Amino acid sequence: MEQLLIHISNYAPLSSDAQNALQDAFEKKTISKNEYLLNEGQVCRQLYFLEKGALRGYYNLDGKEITHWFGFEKDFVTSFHSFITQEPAVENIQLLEGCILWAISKETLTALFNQYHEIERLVRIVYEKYYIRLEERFVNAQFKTATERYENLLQQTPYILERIPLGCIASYLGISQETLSRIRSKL
Amino acid sequence: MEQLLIHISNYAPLSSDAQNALQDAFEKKTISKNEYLLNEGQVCRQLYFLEKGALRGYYNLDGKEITHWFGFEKDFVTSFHSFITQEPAVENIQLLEGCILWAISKETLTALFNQYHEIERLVRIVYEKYYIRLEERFVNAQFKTATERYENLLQQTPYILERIPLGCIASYLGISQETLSRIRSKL
DNA sequence: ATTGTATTTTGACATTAGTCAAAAATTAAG
DNA sequence: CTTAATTTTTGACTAATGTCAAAATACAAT
Repeated sequence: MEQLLIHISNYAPLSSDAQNALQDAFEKKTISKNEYLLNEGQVCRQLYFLEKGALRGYYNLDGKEITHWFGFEKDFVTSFHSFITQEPAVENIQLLEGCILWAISKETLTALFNQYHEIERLVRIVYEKYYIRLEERFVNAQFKTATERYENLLQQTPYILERIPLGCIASYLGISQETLSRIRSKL
Repeated sequence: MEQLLIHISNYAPLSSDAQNALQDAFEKKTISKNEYLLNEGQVCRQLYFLEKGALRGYYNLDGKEITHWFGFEKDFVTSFHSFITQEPAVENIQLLEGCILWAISKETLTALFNQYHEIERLVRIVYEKYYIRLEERFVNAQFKTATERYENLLQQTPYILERIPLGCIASYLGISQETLSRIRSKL
């Protein structure tokens, strides 16, 4: 929990009142590898802070699993589309390692927004940051070659290569596993 | 301005106090075709609501202009990365048609956040919506073929084809103009 | 109408990345 | 250790898309 509060303070300062409210609102969950936080078709009712571990979001397309994002230490994770709209998710969230997570429900979060302007501000700022991140991934996906995307990964998030099976990384980069393997052998 | 207030009310209801504050904060701008709202290297200090017209965001890569987004009626537009971080923009924002815009500066917006929780809430909700939109574009970019992306465009935003030159649309879809031309001739 | 300009399409070819199948390497389990 | 299961790499071939140059078309201005 300390991890979470420290991390949050990088986004925006919070009064100790608001900190206490958050502390009461988040619930600790320890979940083991390969378990699911969410299955497609379910409504995602929780937002998670990932204290320790790794997980992925993926969806099924023609029998293949398309991994489109990973979560690691200090990430807020959820199926954003489903969490925001409260419609059924098209994606699955699966743990790739055993994880320590802190969960908060949408209702609880909404209640906190009403009570604490500063918590809603915090989330507004988190969205800003996450928007920028996604924008960067989008530009990479659309306008860079497979090799450039891999080199980016190497530079910016090399730990992904050490913790995640290649198959997942390939689809994360939007290429086939074979192509990824060939790119690696050439660098 | 009425347009803006009506549009905003689709996101979240606002007190008339907050509405008046917004009304005072936004400044009307009428700008003609081919003019720029922002040039790369500048810090983007304004957020705009686009009441009428069309524009694009693009950046330069190896001498080519890469259009990565369009703005149309009722869009909030800015260089999000630059506006949020107040670092120099890597992109340009250019009008593709004469536009009627409403502008608000980052400072004014921040001041409104402090005064009106409900305005910060509104913006939080706008970010949620824009995040989901971008996520969808990202998945399209990374995991769909050129033809699928074009068909998507046809279905979801056919007006783009009528208002924007093909060259811009091609890079928006992440393909060459020739490929786009060939896709069109086959459908 | 006529010319000049910009946009769009077409053709020929090169490059990138995908697919399927098999081999090699790595990891896990007994 | 040894075997089995899983993951990664390699090879041969195919499909998709890009590039460059030229032709066709549309658009604007006189």
